[in-house]
Amino acid sequence: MGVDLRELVLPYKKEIALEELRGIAAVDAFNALFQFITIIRQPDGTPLMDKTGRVTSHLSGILFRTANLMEKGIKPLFIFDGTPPPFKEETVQMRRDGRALAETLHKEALARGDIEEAYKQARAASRIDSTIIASAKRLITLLGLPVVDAPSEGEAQAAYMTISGDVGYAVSQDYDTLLFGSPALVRNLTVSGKRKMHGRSITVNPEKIFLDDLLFGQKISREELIQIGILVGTDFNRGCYGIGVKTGIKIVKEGGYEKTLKEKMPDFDPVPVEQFFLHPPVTKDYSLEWKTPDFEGIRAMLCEEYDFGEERVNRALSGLGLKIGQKTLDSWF
DNA sequence: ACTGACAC
DNA sequence: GTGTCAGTG
Repeated sequence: MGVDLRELVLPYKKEIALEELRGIAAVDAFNALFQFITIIRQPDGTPLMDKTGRVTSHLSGILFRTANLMEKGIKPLFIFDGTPPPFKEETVQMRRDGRALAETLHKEALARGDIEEAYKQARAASRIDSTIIASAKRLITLLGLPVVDAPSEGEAQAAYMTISGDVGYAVSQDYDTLLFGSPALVRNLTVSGKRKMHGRSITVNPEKIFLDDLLFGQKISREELIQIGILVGTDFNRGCYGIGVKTGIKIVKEGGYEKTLKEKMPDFDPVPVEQFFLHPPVTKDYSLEWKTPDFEGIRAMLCEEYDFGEERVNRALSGLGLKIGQKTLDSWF
């Protein structure tokens, strides 16, 4: 998913405590929902569900994680994707095919009792459908947080809002916001501190990346960063076979970008993708207003409709000074 | 994602 | 305090 700039960014990422991330965080909603849906699962891969079989993992993630962030003085807003550009179609189709295959493999693994494989395939089959988006937006709104509908890519909108200064930083696991020009990106904000990897548990801390650190450090322009991304491959174009960031930056610095593309991918016109990263569709039509959470609304939605335990919901919100029977709070920041 | 219980 | 496990919906 997204452009793999990990190695290029490695020397410039800074581990940072939640407490130091005070301010407005523009969260790529699709990315966050995808994380919740893939992580919050039972050992055999079954996501959390209500009595009628509707997936609730994302609601659990939004509730507990954002409550946590808000207590630390972080004001999140969620940006949802709009219409993808036509040249993303290949990526969209590949993901569809990947999920379909994983679904088959998940059923087969379950049938022969291979729990570990079932878990892996269930995760790979995760899908963010319209019911998940709708229920997520509803809960976010009840929590009093802004929902922003991007005209196209959410990551582009997050970058735009960070550039404009309306938000402090973009939040995503992917590096695409950097290609879209976001001055600051925070990763690992919507995952917990601890993660199980191959049986071992590792600590995952939030990390902040400043675009200028990367550009000055690697002595490249943003245009060149985009060129590296295009050589390596993005959601909007297949990369050149055998080229990763190390080779990519070498080619770009030596001025071999266009020549390499002509040689390796003669049928690909990079200009629309370059222009998309430089001038993506974004909107100024958003209002950033944090309201008092509607506790009764949250309780009614989660406990009555989605079978959440009242105590858990209450506990998650108690840090925000909200309790059952207490409907309003004058100011909570 | 989080929680509670228990081990060390 | 930190680690692990089972459970949540």
